[in-house]
Amino acid sequence: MNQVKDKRTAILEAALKLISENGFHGTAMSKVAKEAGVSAGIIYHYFDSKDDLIDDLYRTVKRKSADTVLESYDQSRPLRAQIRQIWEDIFKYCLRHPQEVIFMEQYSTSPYYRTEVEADVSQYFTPIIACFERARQEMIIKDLPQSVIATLTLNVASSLAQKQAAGLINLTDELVEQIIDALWEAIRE
Amino acid sequence: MNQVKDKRTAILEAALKLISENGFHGTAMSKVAKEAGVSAGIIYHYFDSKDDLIDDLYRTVKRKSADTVLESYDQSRPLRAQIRQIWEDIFKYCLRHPQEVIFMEQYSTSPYYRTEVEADVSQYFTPIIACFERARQEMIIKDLPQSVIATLTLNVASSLAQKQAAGLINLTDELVEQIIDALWEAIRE
DNA sequence: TCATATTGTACGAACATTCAATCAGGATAA
DNA sequence: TTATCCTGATTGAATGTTCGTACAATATGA
Repeated sequence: MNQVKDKRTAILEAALKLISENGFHGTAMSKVAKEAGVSAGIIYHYFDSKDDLIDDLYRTVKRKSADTVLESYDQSRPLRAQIRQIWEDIFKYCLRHPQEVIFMEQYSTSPYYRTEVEADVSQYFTPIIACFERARQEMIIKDLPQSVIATLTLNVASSLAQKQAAGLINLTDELVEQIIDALWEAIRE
Repeated sequence: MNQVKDKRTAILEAALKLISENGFHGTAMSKVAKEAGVSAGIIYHYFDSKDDLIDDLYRTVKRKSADTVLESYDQSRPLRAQIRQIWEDIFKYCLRHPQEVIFMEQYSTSPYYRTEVEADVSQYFTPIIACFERARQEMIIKDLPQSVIATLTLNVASSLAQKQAAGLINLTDELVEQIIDALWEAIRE
């Protein structure tokens, strides 16, 4: 029960750490087991295969990130404020969770990526998408495809977070504000 | 002489194709050899190791992309026009070279990535960086760090190109124009 | 006592790399 | 021209290692 959940979680956390540091190729199942403090065989009790583990990890990370970002989402505020809040939360999340960001980026540019899985996880972000859709209909923002808007939010944030993690940039709160201002200028009607 | 260059090039091209399709992990040296129409051993005549081959490929791809983008770069035009031209060329390059884009993205989010290599290849883009720097000094664009500007150009373009390659979006010339307009609004002072 | 959790070893496949052997073709000498 | 030699190019099989996964054996706890 609890131990079960804990061991499974430990495996996922170990995989996240190692993959974000060493990539898929550099992360052997035996190393995941060692990092998680379990035996090699037990992983196959909880997951069908390495692929299955990685898929599960992707779904888990995506869900958690969506939950975190949606935590402070308040639909009653003006749309412009909602959008800025979402961006702020996404930036904050990405900067605080470099491992997750690096892993998601690796996953989505790797052959593990399957549109089927992506279709599932993108549902976690439905409220966010709906928010931008409303803004679009009310002509507060430009009439651009959803995926372009998404690129200007998720991809920009995660790219910058990666650069931050690599020490190529110092993203202060003030700079993040400036970037959000700039992005807003990009999409406002 | 020519045959040497050709075989080396064939190996690099085969590696690019296979890695962009199957990732680093899914690309065995023997498969690269087969795809290139050479024997397995010969790769080690031209490259020290798989890592060396991949590093070389990254440098080569980056250089070619920089050359292509800089081809139509005209320093005599107004800065605003220069920037828009650069963006247009980057988008055009990314859309026409999905394999290269996918590979570069994979590389820079993988453990192969080394700041040392990146420092080298970023020099290919010196004229572009200088252009944005001039625009910044003349207060035509906002006073944002170079890496933020770069994210809004290179990363946005390559993210969108990847989505296009995955069939998640249809980037028409018109839409690209709209996106460039939006990006300009983001960075203009 | 039974089902589930867990271990650690073992197997077979895949892989990067090595290397002895062969080849190609240009230079040299007769 | 022809024969010989030499050097770098090329081959493909062999090697040692790593890795994903399976499994028989054992522990746990209800």
